Amino acid sequence: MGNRIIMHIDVNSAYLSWEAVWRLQHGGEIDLREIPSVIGGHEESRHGIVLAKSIPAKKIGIQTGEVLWQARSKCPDLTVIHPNYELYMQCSEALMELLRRYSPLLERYSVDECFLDVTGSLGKRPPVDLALEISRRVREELGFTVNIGISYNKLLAKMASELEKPNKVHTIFPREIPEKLWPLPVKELFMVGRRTGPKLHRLNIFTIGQLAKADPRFLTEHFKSFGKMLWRYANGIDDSPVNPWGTVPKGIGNSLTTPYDVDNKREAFLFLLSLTETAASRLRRAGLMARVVSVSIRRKDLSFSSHQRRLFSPTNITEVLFKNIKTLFLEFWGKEPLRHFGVAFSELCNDQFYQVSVFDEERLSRKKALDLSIDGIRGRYGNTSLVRGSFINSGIPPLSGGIMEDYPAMRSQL
DNA sequence: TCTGGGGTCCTAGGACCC
DNA sequence: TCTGGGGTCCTAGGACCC
Repeated sequence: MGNRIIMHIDVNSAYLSWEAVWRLQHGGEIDLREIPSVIGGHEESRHGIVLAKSIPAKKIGIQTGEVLWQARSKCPDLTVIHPNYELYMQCSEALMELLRRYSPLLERYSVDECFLDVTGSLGKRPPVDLALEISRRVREELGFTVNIGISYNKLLAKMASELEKPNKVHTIFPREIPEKLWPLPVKELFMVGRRTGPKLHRLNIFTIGQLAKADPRFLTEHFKSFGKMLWRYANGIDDSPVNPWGTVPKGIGNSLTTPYDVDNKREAFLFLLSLTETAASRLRRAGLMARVVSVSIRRKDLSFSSHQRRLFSPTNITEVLFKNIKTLFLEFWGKEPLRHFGVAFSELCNDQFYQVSVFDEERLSRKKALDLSIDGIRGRYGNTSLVRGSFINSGIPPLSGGIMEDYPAMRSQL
């Protein structure tokens, strides 16, 4: 029995690098990576946040998730590029394809991150050697740089890939934990986010090392099972395997920030319908049905609420799902202005094995057939080829959300 | 004039049953 | 004719990830 060798590969400033490479390849003179620049959404439709930033922009203090006008106030001549998700999907695909040549044990963690178990493909080569070769090939063949972290498990590999950016290869093997992992601020640890960091500080825990040496019972008292997990991560303990097969999604949803505040039922229903249409067709494409339907809203004041219900029987029929969405929405909306809508379907089950009750089988099968042919027409002739009458002249898109296409589920746990 | 959009997992508290 | 108690199911909310 030996240790496995796991790599975590992470594209540096992914959206921004991909955009930079594309522009250089299409006759652009400027490398976005070398100037203060960001990828940011459209401000006129209230999508104006920083999605990715160049290193010069980072040095000025611009942060991912920040609103664009704030970013501009830090840097008046900031270059802002709108996202091109189709391009990013293609770049991501190309990267994964290249990496799979080194090992079939590749787990896609997000659009720009993956884990690679190279235990079987290493031979006598030192892992760092192989990582440097992978890194060089990505740079030469695809034009962007990656960070690679190496260790015996996913958690340490991921922590190693964050040590120094960009275009670096680092290891955190168990013997290196005290030297490389423990001095880091505790907020750098995977799963320590903006709420947990300050909570740990109040308990006098400021570094990952202090967390590692804390009494796990003390952490359990304060954080329940989450505390135990934090303690394990701080000690570099993680035995989750690299999973190349992907997982069945637990829920499918779409959400949207509206270009303007919505305060009437008619428009609210149209936005909810357009979200339901996309989410429901993703459900059907995945061969799934949902037993739980949920609606969420964000108000003008940014407060957030959600409302959900278990259905009598699972379904993926747009009409049935939407009827429930409407009911749920009216049950908890108090007519206040809204800036964001979400629909989500969960407790999914396979549609092959589910038999509807004899009672409404015929009525439902007609609706099912209708959905199927609508999906077919939209698939062949484009999403705009078939539009519900209620959307015409409404100014509201008949389908919304699902911009990144269906994607292997991203998990917070490794 | 505020902060996108896609997920996962955990927990508290109420309803309900025995 | 009252306030015991355990288990399960359900929902809302909150934490985290990218």
